[in-house]
Amino acid sequence: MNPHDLMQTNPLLSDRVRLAIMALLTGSKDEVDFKTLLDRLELTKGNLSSHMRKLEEAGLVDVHKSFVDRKPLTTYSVSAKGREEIRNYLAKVEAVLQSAMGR
Amino acid sequence: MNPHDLMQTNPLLSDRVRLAIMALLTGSKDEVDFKTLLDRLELTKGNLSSHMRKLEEAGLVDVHKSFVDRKPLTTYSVSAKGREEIRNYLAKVEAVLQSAMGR
DNA sequence: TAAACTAGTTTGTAATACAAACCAGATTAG
DNA sequence: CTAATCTGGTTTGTATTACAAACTAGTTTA
Repeated sequence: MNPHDLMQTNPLLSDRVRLAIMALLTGSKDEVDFKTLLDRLELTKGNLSSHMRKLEEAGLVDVHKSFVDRKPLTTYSVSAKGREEIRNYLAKVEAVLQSAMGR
Repeated sequence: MNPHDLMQTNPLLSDRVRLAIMALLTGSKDEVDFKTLLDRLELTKGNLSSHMRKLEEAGLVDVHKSFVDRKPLTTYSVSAKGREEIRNYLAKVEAVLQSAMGR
């Protein structure tokens, strides 16, 4: 595996914040709401909001907006594409780095 | 393993270009020169130069400047710290993502 | 001796990450 | 009732970053 292969990975995933978001969503059976992401990842609301927007626009997450108890509730889940891309990202990083480190 | 753990990784390594650079250096027995990095990773000189500067300032790579055939030659190698941080980065990404994907 | 090449660095710009300020509505206090 | 506070976000401004174009210093070729 060639280091250059890393250049073909989705740049959105090579940000540790978004990678953490995707990991959290991937590991959750159910949808995850905004507040939960905020608390578990310790981000500011503005920062989380813009990361989620990018992931949504890239089709890596699905978004569901609703009202619960008259209050807005936004929940997220990984899309099929998101799952695929995360799997692919990990595979490439592992392959390249393990190969570099001599297994 | 908790997605939030990714937030403690070195942000310098969560850029795919620098990760590729570190992988290439880690996998090389000998020092690697500027031109080789340029060719193997297909970057522009300015871009590579500034990435290398950051890695150097962070102490992740060692730099050696000399003259060969009257021409400047800059070679790089991973530092002990760099090796350690790369290993740590991979370990965390693997742990978090594999845990999220259910092994 | 001028043009082109090598090996980079510096500088300007576009994109990105982030937090502060804002907004809409719901709840609580006076 | 209505003013302040809380909730659940989005928008906007700013600092940082990634990147390429232009530059520098010296070398080789024409």
